[in-house]
Amino acid sequence: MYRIGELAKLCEVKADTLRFYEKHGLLAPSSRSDSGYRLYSESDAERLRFILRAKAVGFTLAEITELLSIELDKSNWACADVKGLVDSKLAQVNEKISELNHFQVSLQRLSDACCGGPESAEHCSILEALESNTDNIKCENHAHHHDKSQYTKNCQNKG
Amino acid sequence: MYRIGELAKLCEVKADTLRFYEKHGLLAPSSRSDSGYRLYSESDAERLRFILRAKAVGFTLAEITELLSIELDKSNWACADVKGLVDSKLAQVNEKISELNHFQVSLQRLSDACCGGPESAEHCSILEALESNTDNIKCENHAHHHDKSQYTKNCQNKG
DNA sequence: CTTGACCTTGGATTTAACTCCAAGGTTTAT
DNA sequence: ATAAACCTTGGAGTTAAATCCAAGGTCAAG
Repeated sequence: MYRIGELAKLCEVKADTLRFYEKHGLLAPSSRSDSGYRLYSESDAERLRFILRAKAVGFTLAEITELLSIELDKSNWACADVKGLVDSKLAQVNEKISELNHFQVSLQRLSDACCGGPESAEHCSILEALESNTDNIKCENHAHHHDKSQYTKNCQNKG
Repeated sequence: MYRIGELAKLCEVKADTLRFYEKHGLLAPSSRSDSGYRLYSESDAERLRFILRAKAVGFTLAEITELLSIELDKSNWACADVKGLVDSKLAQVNEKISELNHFQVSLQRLSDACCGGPESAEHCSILEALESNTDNIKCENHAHHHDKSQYTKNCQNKG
């Protein structure tokens, strides 16, 4: 049997996290010592590892709660149910990735348009893009600068 | 001049959001009516659009606050400063994408290993993977099932 | 017998960006 | 003049997953 700090160290989480999981019904110690200390069995530890593996593939604690309830009553669930949870998570993840890819492309375009040099930001392409429109970015042309080529090598503009 | 509801509708945000932005120093109306109504100028509207564009490329409100302070004092900032913000955001976004790609791959592997059929989850590959280890997933072999091929077509296992 | 490490509980705080609410004042249209 | 639609303020609630705190009990070592 592990005390809370032992299990925490073993699984690289904080004791507070284990208490949090208990409060939220994910993992309760199977017993208590005479003085009230939580005592976790090896099977409690397995359950914790299940939780952590599910977290590691992106499930929220609410979703893990569902998975755990299936896990404890497997015979009354079908593969379709389990796969459904995974596929639904997969869809969420793909959607989030897609949003972030959108950000990524936009930010990269902004970054590429800016010389990133010591010039005043008065004509900064990034600020100008945010002032008017994120699409259709114009590259900088620091006319007062003596070495124009130095800081504009990233820009994809034509003309 | 726009009243709060007008500007909100114009920019497709809620009036509450505008009050929230004001409370957090992002956007204050340039005046008030005699009765205390907020009155936003065209330039306030432009500032709001700046905020919304920055949000659309992934910046947080805290980061947008920084961008706005640069925007209002451009000549005392360099392109390098602005590009620095963008590149730092880019790095964060890339990191998050990378984490989500990790989730994506793991979930896809789990999904592929599971037949997703009406069979009992007692031998579900997904649950088994979460019980032991996310890597090295074993596909299902529902020995009691009469049509083995029907639900195992997704599995990549060898042997 | 006391120090230090560990444990208990309940509850508060954190982060981000809103969103909602109540109680009341203003404007506009009929 | 009255109802509908709009506005004001201050403050509370939401979500997720912890994380931290205070006040106090327990246990092993020296």
